[in-house]
Amino acid sequence: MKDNNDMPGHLARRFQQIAVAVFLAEVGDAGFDLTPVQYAALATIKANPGLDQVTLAGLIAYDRTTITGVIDRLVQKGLAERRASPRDRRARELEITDEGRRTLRKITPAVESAQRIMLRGLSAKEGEDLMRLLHKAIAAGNELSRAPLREVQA
Amino acid sequence: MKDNNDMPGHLARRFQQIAVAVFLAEVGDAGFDLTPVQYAALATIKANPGLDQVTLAGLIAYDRTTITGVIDRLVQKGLAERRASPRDRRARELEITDEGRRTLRKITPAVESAQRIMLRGLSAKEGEDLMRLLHKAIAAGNELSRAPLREVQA
DNA sequence: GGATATTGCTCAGTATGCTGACTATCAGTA
DNA sequence: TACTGATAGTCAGCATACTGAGCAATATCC
Repeated sequence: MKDNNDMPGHLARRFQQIAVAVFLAEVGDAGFDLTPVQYAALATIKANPGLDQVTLAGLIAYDRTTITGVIDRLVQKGLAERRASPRDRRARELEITDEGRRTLRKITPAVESAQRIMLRGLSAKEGEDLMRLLHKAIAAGNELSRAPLREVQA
Repeated sequence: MKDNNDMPGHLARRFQQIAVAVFLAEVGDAGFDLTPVQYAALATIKANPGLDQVTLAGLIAYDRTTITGVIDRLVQKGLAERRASPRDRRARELEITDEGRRTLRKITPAVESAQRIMLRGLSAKEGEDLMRLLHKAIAAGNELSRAPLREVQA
């Protein structure tokens, strides 16, 4: 029987597990309390001011039921705001706060450090290869999860 | 600012997300209700009869607090048994049941199919490269998560 | 215009994963 | 043997992720 450790699914889980641990450790050492998921959401809100929750979910491939709680926590920490959209009363527009902007700016070195650490076993070229292969596999499997990546349409 | 989609941590999350979705879809289509985590635990119990929970957790890099619930569910489904160890009254010995063995056997094609599907965007060589690079990165980061991989000592 | 379908969001429930704390037990040592 | 430390397991609490259901609002079609 094939070993678990030779299955891509198991390796995916392990790598993600390490990536999250490294992120939390680096960001925690820098004095911040932000998860990888919250960071990605906050950075995407900053880059796309006023976007609604479904669009945000699509941009970072989160499930729409997951994003609700993530935003709850960003709002509770004072990093983002959620307000009713004037154009569509079902939707909520998201904005980053000044506090959120400050946090993003100060947290960036720790985030970048975390990305380096999770690839520390690989040479620069190997790191690039890994990223490229992951990209390719993810692109081919994008529609297979409930929360696929969705580009913003023009 | 660097895009989320260029960060290894984000790619790790995406790949894992797709891997789980593919696994559940394939296994579900085959008529079984087993998660990737439960599958790995069950296969490892089968390969190491009588092992205790901490050893099991080490072999598949699960946290010891996570394994409790996973085993609960395997036991509840009748696929595994948990009994007190005669040698160490703190420990629980784990055994696969006949039903568990049958399930593992019948589920194998779906599991293997899932592994193929999650790499479907890659050539055979690219798939091997991805596995090798993940292995290498994981080995270097093994100690960075709370639940590192632990080999069984002789 | 009105029925129908779709969309944005939320909620309840389940399954990982983690932190931190706790109990029971075992191992080593003074 | 009593003390100390380590270990096996569980539990409470929190944060992703998902399924499926539901509500309110918008879009579409006849």
